[in-house]
Amino acid sequence: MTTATGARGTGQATSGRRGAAKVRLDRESIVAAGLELAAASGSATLSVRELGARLGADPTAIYRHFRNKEQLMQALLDELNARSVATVTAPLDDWRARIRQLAAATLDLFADHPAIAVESVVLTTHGPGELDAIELMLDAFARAGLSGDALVRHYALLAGHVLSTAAGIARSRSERGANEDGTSPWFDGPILADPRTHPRIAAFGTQLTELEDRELFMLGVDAIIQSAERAAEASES
Amino acid sequence: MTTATGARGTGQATSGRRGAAKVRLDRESIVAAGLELAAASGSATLSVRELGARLGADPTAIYRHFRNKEQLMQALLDELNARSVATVTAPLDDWRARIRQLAAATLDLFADHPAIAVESVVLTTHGPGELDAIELMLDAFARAGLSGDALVRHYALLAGHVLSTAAGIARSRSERGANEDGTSPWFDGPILADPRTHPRIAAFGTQLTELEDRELFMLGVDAIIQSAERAAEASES
DNA sequence: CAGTGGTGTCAACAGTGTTGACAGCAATGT
DNA sequence: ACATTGCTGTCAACACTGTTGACACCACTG
Repeated sequence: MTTATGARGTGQATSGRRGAAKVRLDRESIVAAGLELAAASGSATLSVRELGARLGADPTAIYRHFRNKEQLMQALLDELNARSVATVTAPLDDWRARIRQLAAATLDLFADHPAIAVESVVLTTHGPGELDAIELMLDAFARAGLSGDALVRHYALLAGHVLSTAAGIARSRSERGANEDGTSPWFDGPILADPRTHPRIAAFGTQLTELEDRELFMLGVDAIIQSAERAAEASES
Repeated sequence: MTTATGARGTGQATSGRRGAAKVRLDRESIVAAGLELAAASGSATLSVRELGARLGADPTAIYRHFRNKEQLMQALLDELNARSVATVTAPLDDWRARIRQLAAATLDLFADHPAIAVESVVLTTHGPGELDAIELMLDAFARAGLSGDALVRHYALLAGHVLSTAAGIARSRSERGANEDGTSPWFDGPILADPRTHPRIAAFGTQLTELEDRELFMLGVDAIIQSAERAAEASES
């Protein structure tokens, strides 16, 4: 196993004069490497040592640029948020399309970077990417005709659903793997239950296993959009 | 630190003849101890060594009764599901109340056992508790007048929301702590943004910080209930 | 040219889940 | 009643995790 030493005798790229060739790091390059690593190895966890090896530097050097692993994960997650916002192309007026685009992009990016997505359940990044995402959603619901409590509540509902559901899908796909066509089931195994005690499960069991996670995810988004529409109608009158 | 040794010289309860006093374990007692431990120390993680110490036995003895830690967590989570279902008292006809009771009980139990709740995002327990919970939800939506695809989809939406949102609340409360009255904010800090670039955040920032997690959780449940009502009306005509 | 702050390296610590060898107890078969 | 078999707790150890403190080097400042 040549696991940890790795960088030692390489002299890799940066003109190693007498063997060591210390690579120079900064937050940007670390974040970039973290995103690549999370995308490359579909693992649901990302270790500091792995990241150090990919950077060609000692793992602990990362702690010169991030206080914690948690802060590092925040930066990675915020970059994912920023990229999600960047994919939204629909005009400001079409608030429904903007919300759907943002949600879909978040799911795709999370599914491609499961190790980062997992952190999103609890983490608030406090970075610029998150701010842009919040602004986008608030603006969308404002253009939908909402205001005050109804607006912030619909935003919170949407944000919660998108982040936690996308994170869950990313995690379960990285452990169970997805189908070759990119789809993946929402339930993992067949559900076996005695029809005497669980008649409903017996009746609907097969339909449950046919549910597809992405479809269900977007269905939830649409449900929130429809709720916003109704709230807007109610406040208009 | 008398951390790991612990059980060594105790002679604790079971009439330790000459010092060792091997405690006899089974799945039931391990699950019971796991639930107590998760409730006692509000930590978001539960280690095998901690659990072994609480049982007064060697940590690795647990592996005689559960193949993995994952299987152990499944059993713990399934017990939580069973207890949630057991708290539902509303009559079968009042499907709305039954759904709300189940959701509220799940949130409370998850918040009290954060180390177990965290696992629920991905885990499907395949235990009797989970089956009962699924049966309850399917039955509720059937009595709401739904059938076929609409029924299973509303079930999936509800289950996803309840599990992932309750898990997220449990985790964030265990890290940031809740208020003394049991409530806790949905957003953690104040949101600072430049009004030029993020006008909506500047306008609604304070309202966002006033959102309460439990209220928002139940609001999501109600949104799904309302969606079910509308779907039922549409299919009736 | 001296000095100072920042940065990478290395060894080490305290944890984590998990496994294999060993020992003892309980129930089995005859 | 005895021998055997299998289950179960114990112990040491492995591979892995995040993180810290001492050290050395390098680039910049005065």
